[in-house]
Amino acid sequence: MQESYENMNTKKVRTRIAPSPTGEDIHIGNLYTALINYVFAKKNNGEFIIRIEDTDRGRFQEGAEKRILSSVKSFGLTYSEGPDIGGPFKPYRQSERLEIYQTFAKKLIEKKNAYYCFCTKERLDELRAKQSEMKQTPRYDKHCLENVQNSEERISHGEKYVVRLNVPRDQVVTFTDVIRGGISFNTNEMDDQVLLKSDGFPTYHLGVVIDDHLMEVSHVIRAEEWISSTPKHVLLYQFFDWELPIFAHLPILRNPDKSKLSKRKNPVWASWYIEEGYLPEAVLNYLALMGWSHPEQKEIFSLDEFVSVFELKDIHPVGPAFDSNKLRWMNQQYIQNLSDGALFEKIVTFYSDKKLDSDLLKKIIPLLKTRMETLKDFEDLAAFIFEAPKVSLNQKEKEIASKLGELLASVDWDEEKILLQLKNILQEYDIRMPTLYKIVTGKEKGLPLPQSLASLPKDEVINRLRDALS
RNA sequence: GGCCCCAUCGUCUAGUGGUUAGGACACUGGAUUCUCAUUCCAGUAACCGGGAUUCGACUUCCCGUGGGGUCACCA
Repeated sequence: MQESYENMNTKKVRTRIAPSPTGEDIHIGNLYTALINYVFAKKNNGEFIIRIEDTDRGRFQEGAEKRILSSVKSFGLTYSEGPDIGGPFKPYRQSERLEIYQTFAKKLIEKKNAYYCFCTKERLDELRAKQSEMKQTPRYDKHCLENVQNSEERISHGEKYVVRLNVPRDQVVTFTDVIRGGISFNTNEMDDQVLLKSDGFPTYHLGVVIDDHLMEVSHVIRAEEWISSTPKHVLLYQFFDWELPIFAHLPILRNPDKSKLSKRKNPVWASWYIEEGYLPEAVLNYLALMGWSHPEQKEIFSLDEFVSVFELKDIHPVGPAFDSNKLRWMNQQYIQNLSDGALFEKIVTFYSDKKLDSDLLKKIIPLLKTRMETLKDFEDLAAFIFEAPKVSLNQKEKEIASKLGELLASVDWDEEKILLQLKNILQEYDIRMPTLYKIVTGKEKGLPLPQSLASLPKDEVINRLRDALS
């Protein structure tokens, strides 16, 4: 949309994701943001970095950072700077940068672009309640800006305070979003946002602006939910007299009911998809198709190909619904396109806690390939190969099993011969395949029977049929 | 509710003034077939409404309507 704007910038492209360690893992929506940031950086020979925004001690989750970083890595989105690997602008963890924010906050105060506020929670609540009652948007009333003269003194006496942004009145703040074009807000709509909390930690707004500037982030690519706070950030850039980064606000992934993707209505943790047997490449490919389409309308393409054809401005502003159906299809396509060896490896890794007979597994890989939507489908499909299934048979079925055992016992052990005997049984007892299937495997459908049986030792099959009779 | 963003099949989307509105998932039917799959073929299905501009609007503009986001010492 704003190509000239995009190209005007000749600085090195640097993108970032700035997750907060407040959940179990990285949210799938953030993984989407990460993907776009990664791809855009790669496309422009730039750097993709990770900064951890752990400024909320209340919601802080021990171990979350580690899981986030490991998830990003397991999806193949490699970053060149981050809290675990360092980099030229370290530290990459905001809790380790507190002095920086405090220093800059002080500068803001000196220039009267920010001010100390000593208001209690009670007064704030009261103010908000009053404003809501009068159908006004709750906003801080600049009470401390206008009435407090002795801030330094009060602070030196140990009084708790916050630092607030001094939003000027009657101004229009405008910025350009690569995906949406020009967006403007009237400052009268904006609140004197808290910049520095009473615990000395910055809020998101202060931290993100300072760090993006200091870390030379060229493109701020984040989710749409940030649009309404961007004018505050723009104001901060102006107050600091810093050059604005280029903004791009990505659509928010939605639940099927169109609300913001939430864990109540959809699995949201990236690692859940791995645990359920989705391939990272498939998930990324699916995510790539959210709000964007391949110029040749391709559905299946690699991360590298995505990088080569991606344009940020081609992203659509519409919030797409997450379609787990299509994701399953996508995953199935990826599994089917795997080489036998690769699928073997994936299954072995996925079931590393189980000991699978490698030779047996290798034999049935081709049978599995077209039948698996996720790696987890393996259990349902192949359980009977590795372990004798529990089958309970009625009289007629026992008769059939007995006959089948008899026929198979006298046959050369290959799938053609086995198939022949199976067909004999079908005809003789006038039953259909699912019935026979159930007698042998305990289920009515699954891997092709002749090939499956042929993959097992003959004795094993005969024994199983005999055991089923008892 | 204020402000901001958005609007093509159920879903993901192609489309940039003139198209039989295309593809993918899902769904339905058929072919192949030793169950189930895979594969192949076919089908159902969409431009939110109203104005304006224009010879002509899915496409441009405005107004509605609808959806989403945001209004914290959370990010």
